[in-house]
Amino acid sequence: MWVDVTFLGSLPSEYTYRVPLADEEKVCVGGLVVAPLRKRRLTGVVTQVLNTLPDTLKEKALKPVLFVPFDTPVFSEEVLRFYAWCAKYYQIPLGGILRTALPLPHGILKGETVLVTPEGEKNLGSLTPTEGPPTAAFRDLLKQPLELSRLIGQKGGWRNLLTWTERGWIQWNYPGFEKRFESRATYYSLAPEMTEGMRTGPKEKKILAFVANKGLISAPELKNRFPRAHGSIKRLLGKNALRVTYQSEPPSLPSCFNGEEASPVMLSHEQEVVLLSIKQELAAETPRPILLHGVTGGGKTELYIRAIQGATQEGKSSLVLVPEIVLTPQLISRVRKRCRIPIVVWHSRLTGKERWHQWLLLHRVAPVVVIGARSAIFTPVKDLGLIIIDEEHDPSFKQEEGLLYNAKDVAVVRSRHQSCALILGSATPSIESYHNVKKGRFRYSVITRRPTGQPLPVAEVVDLREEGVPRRQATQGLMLSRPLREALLKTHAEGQQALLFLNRRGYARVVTCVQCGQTLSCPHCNVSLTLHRPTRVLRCHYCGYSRALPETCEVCGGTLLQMGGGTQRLEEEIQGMVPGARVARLDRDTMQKRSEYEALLTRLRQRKIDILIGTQMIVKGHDYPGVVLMGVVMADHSLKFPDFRASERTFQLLTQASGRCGRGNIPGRVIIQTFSPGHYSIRHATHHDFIGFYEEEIRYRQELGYPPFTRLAVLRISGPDLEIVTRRAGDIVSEGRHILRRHRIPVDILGPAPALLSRLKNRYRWQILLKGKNSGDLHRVVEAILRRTAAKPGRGIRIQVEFDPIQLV
DNA sequence: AGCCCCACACAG
DNA sequence: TGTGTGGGGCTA
Repeated sequence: MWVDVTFLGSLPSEYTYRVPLADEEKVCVGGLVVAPLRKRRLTGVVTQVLNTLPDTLKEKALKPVLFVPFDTPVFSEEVLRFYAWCAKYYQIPLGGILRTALPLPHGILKGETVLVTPEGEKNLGSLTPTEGPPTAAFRDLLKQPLELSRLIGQKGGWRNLLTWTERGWIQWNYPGFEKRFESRATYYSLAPEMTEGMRTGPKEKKILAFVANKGLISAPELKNRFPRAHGSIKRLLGKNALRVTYQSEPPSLPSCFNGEEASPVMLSHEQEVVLLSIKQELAAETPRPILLHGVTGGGKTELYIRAIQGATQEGKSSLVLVPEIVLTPQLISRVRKRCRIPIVVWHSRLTGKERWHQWLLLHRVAPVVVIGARSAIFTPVKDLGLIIIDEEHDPSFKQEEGLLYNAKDVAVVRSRHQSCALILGSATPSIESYHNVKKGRFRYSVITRRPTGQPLPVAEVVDLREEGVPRRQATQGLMLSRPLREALLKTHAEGQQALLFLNRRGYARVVTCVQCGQTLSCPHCNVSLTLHRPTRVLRCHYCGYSRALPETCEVCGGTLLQMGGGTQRLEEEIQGMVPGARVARLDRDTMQKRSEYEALLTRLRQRKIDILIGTQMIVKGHDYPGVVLMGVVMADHSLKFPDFRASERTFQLLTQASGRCGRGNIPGRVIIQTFSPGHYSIRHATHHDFIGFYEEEIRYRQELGYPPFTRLAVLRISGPDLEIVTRRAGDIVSEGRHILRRHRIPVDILGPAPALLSRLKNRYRWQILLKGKNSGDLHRVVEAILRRTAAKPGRGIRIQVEFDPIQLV
């Protein structure tokens, strides 16, 4: 018997191993194995069990499986098929997905031992020198678990060990697995050997009396009663007065329903209608994805909860994705109040131990609701009834490094694979999703009014070309126009809270010399350095390089001008302008930890903050009931981004921003500062007019041949030598064009061109854009190109492919 | 001639 | 991702 194994990690392919007779009963598709690769031992997942060996493989070339931790699968075949689909589509290693889905604790293979079986005792003992172990070290194997590395290092040692494994003479042991999967608790009791006459100290006597009284006591409990008795307990164990027993525990459910079922909210008529369609899809054999287009404050979360309850009633699990990790706690607490179902939390900021705990819960308990960020889309949930993508338009569902996938698109695929309902919720749906509605692929549900009846604020647009902040002044001094300044002062005077949104962190984005025009830039990347205050440190936001701000220009000695104000500068300006106001800042620089974010929101709710400045983090998801003024300091930042999605992004940010205020009793006021007040994304955003925006945007997309009318893929070629990179990129393009001609594939190849970030971390970057009518064509071309060219990349060259890119950087 | 280091191929 | 290999360059 043989197995195909995919190792957890980024190895590119599957490997075939022979299964020793003794393990044949245990191996199964989706199960774990430990197998050798070169001289390493790695954990992998069985993707196939083979009863005949394919001709391409020679029996002699195969190594044996070393260890099979469990005889049950950790991944169902259904889930494995879904992973395999994703790996193929995105051209990413399956092992990478498996590792995200099964976060085995670091060092699971530690404590490895090799034992000699009785069979081995016989045979290894009687070996003649020619066929047997060549050195004395091998004979030690007969007696004890031994230092493997030494043995493996010896000539022929590794080969022998593998042979003996197959013959069943030795046995590999990895105690890590059992310990980790069996969550065991330590208990103490009196040992039968304990006698009255045993000599014990006073403290030890007390402990013994306590244990005797309890009969059986758990380790934490005993520790709780005798906090500093670690030494005494150890001594009692040594004297055989106490005995340790282990009992397997049911998994603890730390994030369960907490009992205080909040009174269910009355649904508005619109919500009732939406709920009905959700229920229809939950019951459907092959459900259709629902695009839930609901205004900010329209009560989407309430519908999510009803949907989760619906799935739970059917005994099915749910999977909820939010765009930011910081948004998980508030959703968890709402679900916890309303749903009698264990909650599994899943995102990249969990510690190894936490993630492992969540995985165990997932593995043992059903149904559950998984709440997490984008990587949660790969959690191996069985019996999945429902997936919810909250704020589906949000670009952070797209992973931009490592495994390049889009969790939203993956969700659509997963819902098809597992025939479950899918809700994509947003106040500002993505162009692609709404287009899918128009094409009949998605079902459309809409909430146009807030259940509270609170009207959406109409945004006021301040034209910065007229309103007193000339560009030069904006770079040197004021970032706020007169109307926004006045509104801010008025709000503060009335004791109300205000929010200011500025999508740029740091103090100044660019530092330029007035005299020679030199910009201070990163020595490793082709980007300008951002100035941070009060440390006066210049930092590269891409590679982390930092240096001190020089007094004058290092080239000509001229004066340095700090341009492109960020959140830090804005904070400074406001402190000078609204004396006495309590100002706080929310961006990646101030929010290093989860707890800091929570603390800040609490302070805001308690009205200990008057003015909150933030990057796009403040635009996402959260309700700020006390906020009556939202100022968008610079709407043009996202608009000027050289990307075909710039308008869409701007519309989303502005609409989301203006939805953030006026949820309390006082109607909100929204002020948007911009140099391009006539732009359609700004015009439509002021009225929350998604459909209007869509109609205009979709025309541009069609004219220019962008998604959703085409599919895109990017090939990125990078390397330390500009000339080689350039030449290679050129070669790939001609190779690609050749393939297109020969196979008559209707795909356009654009480029090569230097990437937007033409140098990053000392690597030059060029890119090639491929546009096709459908993803099948794109895949054919990309696979053909990679097959031919990736085989001979050249000095230090890396070729990366990204499907459905969001940002072309 | 010998040795070391780096880059690259590839593992079953 | 780590390990073995092979070639190039440098030293003895």
